[in-house]
Amino acid sequence: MEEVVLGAGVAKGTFFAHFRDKDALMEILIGAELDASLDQADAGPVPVSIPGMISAMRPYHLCMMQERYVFDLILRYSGAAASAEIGPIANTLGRYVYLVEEWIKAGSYRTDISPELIAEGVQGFAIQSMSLQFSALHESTAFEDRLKVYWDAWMLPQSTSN
Amino acid sequence: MEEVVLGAGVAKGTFFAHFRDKDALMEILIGAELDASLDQADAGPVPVSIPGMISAMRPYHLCMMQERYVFDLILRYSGAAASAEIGPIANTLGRYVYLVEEWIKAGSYRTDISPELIAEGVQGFAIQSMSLQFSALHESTAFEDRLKVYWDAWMLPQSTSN
DNA sequence: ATAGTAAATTGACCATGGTCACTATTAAAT
DNA sequence: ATTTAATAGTGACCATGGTCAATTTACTAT
Repeated sequence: MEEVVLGAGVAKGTFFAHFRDKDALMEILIGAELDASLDQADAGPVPVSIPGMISAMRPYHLCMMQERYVFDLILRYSGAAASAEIGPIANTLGRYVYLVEEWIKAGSYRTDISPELIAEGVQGFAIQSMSLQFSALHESTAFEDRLKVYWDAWMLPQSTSN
Repeated sequence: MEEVVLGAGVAKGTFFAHFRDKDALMEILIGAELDASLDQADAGPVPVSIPGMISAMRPYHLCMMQERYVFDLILRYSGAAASAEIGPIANTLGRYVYLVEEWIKAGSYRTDISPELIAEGVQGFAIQSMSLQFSALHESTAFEDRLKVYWDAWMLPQSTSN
């Protein structure tokens, strides 16, 4: 904070008159980064497979995992603090679900549940995979490998062979 | 911390000689609470349905959701900090997965993926549902209702009717 | 018993996020 | 132009988690 305030050439109190706290600024900065990553994913062609989705979302996922602090902050701000106020991070996570939902609709995945529900689960598994990534216990399995296992099991029609 | 140290009748430095930081103590206390809830779930009969699982896990889930701080701390400590050191919270979450895995094996659920994978997803959806519970946006849907939707879609064989 | 060593304890001190009574600036009303 | 009101800015100060050199205590070997 001291560095920020010094760089801005204002007093500490001035900062806190503009932002509720340190994390409120971080939310804006990180939210902007995440949004840019989503723009990228949105600009490309609609992925037609699960590996395609994983690739398309790679920048977004990497952004979320860039640092433990970032990931924790995203989790903390994933829901809107107050009903009226949807912050940048809650917003970008909402966009994520919406984008995936569109991808689901465009492809052929399981049809017994709604694309929206699938999309919510997709995000849930992404976050779960990241969480395991940060755990020293599970570092043997790479993030995207784990993600594929989860997404396959969640999104595809169940193979009736076994 | 001041109150804790005062209550213990020791100096501040003594505390930090025994615990890495404030959260390290909280992890032990919360981990113990969670473990007790799991013992409860483990002691009862094996649930034979998804609503049964939800009931059996209710104390555990309520414990996790008792306070925002508790939930955040659990997420932060869900993975072991160091490879060698599995903390009480990482341990209890591991137990959760193992217990659910046993329940899965005892019941009739989807068979195309391993019970362990199912169990991991079950925990993931529980955490996702809690996360949404803390969000002001989604308070209309109750935690356990949402959990049932997720768990149904995740654990059951897909209905081929539609 | 005494010296020597390892372990435990202490509390003054530090780092840093956050507050608030006061001051300075700007805008509006007369 | 001058008073008044509202807005913005300031920095000394606070709260609290955490550190560490110095000290005390406990244990061991002689």
